[in-house]
Amino acid sequence: MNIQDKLTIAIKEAVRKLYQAELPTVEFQATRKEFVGDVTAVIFSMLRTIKGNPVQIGEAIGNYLAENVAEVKGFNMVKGFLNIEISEAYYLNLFQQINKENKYGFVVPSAYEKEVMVEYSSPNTNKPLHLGHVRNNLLGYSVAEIIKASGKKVIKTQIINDRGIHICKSMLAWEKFGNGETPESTGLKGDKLVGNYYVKFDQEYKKEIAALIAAGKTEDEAKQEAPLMQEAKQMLQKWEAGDEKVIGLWKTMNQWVYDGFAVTYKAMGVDFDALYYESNTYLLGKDNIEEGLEKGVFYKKEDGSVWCDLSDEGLEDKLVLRSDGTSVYMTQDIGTAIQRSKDFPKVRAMVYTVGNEQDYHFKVLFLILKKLGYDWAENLSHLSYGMVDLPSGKMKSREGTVVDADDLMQEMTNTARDISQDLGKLDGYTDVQKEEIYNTIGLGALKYFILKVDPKKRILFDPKESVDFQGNTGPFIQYTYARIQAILRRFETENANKTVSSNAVENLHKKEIDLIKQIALFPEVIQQAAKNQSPAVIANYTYDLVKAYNSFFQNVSIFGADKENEKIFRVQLSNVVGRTIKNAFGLLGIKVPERM
RNA sequence: GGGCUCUUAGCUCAGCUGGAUAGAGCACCUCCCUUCUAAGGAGGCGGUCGAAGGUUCGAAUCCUUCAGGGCUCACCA
Repeated sequence: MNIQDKLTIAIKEAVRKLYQAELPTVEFQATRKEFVGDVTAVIFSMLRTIKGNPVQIGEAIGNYLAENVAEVKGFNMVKGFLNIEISEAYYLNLFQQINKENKYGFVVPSAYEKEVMVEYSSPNTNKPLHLGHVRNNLLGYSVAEIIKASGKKVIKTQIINDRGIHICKSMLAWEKFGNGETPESTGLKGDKLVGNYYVKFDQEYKKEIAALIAAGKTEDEAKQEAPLMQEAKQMLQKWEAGDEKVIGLWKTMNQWVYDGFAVTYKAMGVDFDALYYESNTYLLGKDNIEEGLEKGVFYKKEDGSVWCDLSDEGLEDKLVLRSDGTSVYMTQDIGTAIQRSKDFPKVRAMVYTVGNEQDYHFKVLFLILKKLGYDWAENLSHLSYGMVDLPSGKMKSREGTVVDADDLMQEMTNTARDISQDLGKLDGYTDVQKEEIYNTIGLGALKYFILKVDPKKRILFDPKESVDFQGNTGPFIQYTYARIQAILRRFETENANKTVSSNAVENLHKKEIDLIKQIALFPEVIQQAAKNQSPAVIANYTYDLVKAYNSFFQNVSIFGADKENEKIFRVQLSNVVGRTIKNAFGLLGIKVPERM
């Protein structure tokens, strides 16, 4: 039991005995630096239950704690705040415990635990991944890892949008404007090659539109009637009819894209446990609509279209099936969610990592699934994130202002290399070792930069200046980790099994106790990050920890002349902090270097 | 127009279910490399928490209104 729970019980007990009242909860906070004490109980909040002078109440409770709780060394009252001092021995014990645990704070999922499905990435297969996908992937992967660490089994998934008019555009352009290029013949990554033809389609399409407008058509007419668009639509129909030639080309080009994506995912360090393809799921959902009609969740209009009545929720009714009987986006999503719950019967919660432009869509989707009566529908959540803006404005693939994911990662590695070489670090390592470290640093900078920000806020990403290696950045934390490893290489073997002698305990002072408290907080931080579905919680915690560690290490001498105990304590502290950094960064998908 | 969301230091961001004098980094100014690696540490400067009301012992945090930015309200995906 942690000290806070213990104090809660004791305080409730005290109030029962002293005031014959039952406190619902006790509020705690860390004691401010300028006061003596470790944890502070807020007496103000008890005044709703107990009437009286807060200072007198606090004194009475404080006395009770000092007499009845072994860990309580003393207390003081300031206004309505009861500052409680905890004994040094308690913290040293706690520290020794943490020191023994390799994955302190990680909860191992039990066999009975419900599983969580986390969906992220879900790209279209007609163009390469860009900066927006990077944020999606990093967030999704990290949240999946955090939920896993919080004690639930997680299945990472994505739905690959491998069919539709956009794919046909790339295919058509490849046929009409290409010369049978392949990734092998051009040396291009498959997704890049296919993406180039998507751009090519758009260019030619625009020319046709311009010509039609010049010939007197309106813009809407021109867009509809352009021969290329007509052809693309025909191609889509052939695809749906199972035309062998079209399907053959589709398979070939999609495979090129998958090969390209695999490279990008590997570089990003993300992975998946289960894949869904839209080409297999786009017809799902119709049966569920039928079911919903029977249950009275949906209703049919005269023209045959099917709708969901959401007026109870104050929303507009939502179309779930067109009058011609074909499905819409919503239909597919309903069907896919239900299919997943059947494929993975233990899954009782799903997280969808999708940009905030789809907030409304998911709100409605979740409502509909609840109305259909699925018990797991209560546990669906939309991990919604803001856009990534560039200084030049929005990213537009057609205007060539997108930041390509592969290029970006390469650029980050290059920057890391330049800075490292300027600083003259890493002399004496092989080129292969160096490149690996540059990659670790560059990617660490990128990932941390994106993940430290609250997901729902939009990010302004400046490719030139975003890579800071100082302050609240990935490399700064990595650097501290690398330094810790140097300490451990040098001192660990001789000190690993020693313990700080008990008479040194009373030398522990506020600063090192603060640091121990900070480390001890990690389990709570994981739980909170899982609850908020926000890697930013982990990132900012890690930064605070590193700052506290650095400050402590450079400025504090705990044991004075007692060099032996000093060394043991420092080595063990380094060990614990290093492990915490590594574990925390693991949750963010960031690698940590042994040296840099 | 309706709904959702964001606005905290010159810039980029923290700030947990309301708590004590609102915190970091960058930038600018001082100091500190014989202990692990200066990609570091110590300190200074910098704020009417978008505005105005309200709720209460107490508000950056909750409620209302307003201003500004973003997203969204398709028989598109």
